[in-house]
Amino acid sequence: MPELPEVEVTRLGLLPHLAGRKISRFWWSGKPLRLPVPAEGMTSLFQSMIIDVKRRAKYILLEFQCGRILVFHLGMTGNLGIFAADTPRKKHDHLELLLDSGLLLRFHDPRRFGLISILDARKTQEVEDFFKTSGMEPLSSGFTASYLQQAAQRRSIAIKPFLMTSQIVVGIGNIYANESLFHAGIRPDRSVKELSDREWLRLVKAIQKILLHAIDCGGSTISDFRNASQQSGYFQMTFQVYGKEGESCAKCGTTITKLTLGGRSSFFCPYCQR
DNA sequence: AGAGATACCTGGGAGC
DNA sequence: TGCTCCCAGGTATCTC
Repeated sequence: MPELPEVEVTRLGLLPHLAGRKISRFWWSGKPLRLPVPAEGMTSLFQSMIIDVKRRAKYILLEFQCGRILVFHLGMTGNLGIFAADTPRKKHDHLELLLDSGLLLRFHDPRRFGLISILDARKTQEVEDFFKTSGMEPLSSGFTASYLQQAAQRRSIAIKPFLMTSQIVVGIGNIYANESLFHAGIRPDRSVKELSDREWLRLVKAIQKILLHAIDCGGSTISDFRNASQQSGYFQMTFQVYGKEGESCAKCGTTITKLTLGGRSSFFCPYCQR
């Protein structure tokens, strides 16, 4: 389930294989993803060099010298990986790009919640529109307690679905929202109205610490996440609450409780989180 | 305008 | 064994 750390781990794995490369051929499964796959636009990328691989929110951006940007979103089950040219295709492979290094970049996504799009950096409005619903990067300097407090003004939403609102802050999905709230000692169902200055500060620090640690761990592999080299992450070994309903809290021994917020499973320790 | 529900999609596990 | 049901969740879009 790729959240910011998994997307960043994928980006870091792709960068050395893609920077300076060109695409010479592509293949598409013919199946639509969340948006139509721009199959015709793909040939327009041939002959242009990939100059950088960036990330914005949970999107991976392949920037080409010609100004075009090939955008990938992994959805829930998406994977972008580098493979030898003779690696057989698997079920649910949807896009394959042959690089001039002889390697393949493959997009694999069983649930097809992912997205592939082509933007043109020279059309700034187009790029702006694409990201207009993407809020603050949680690892940027603008992500502060006061930013969150400002965004929470006149809202009555619970803190956990608030953290998962991508117009406010990007990259935090269900796993990292649960884990961050545990580390900050805040119950997921607390209203944003009641959080103190100190709690907002703790939360920002917890989110940043957890995201960075998860990137160091190569992300979390719950069922299917693999990095660009198809290796699992291991941050899931350090989960304190996510998926641990009925188990004892590692800190205090209290039974971890589950409740549903905004239609999503939420896990917390009733003693450590107030 | 904010908040909650719904739709999209498939695989895996539970229950019968 | 094999069927049905439910759940997982990122994001856009809806309804209240």
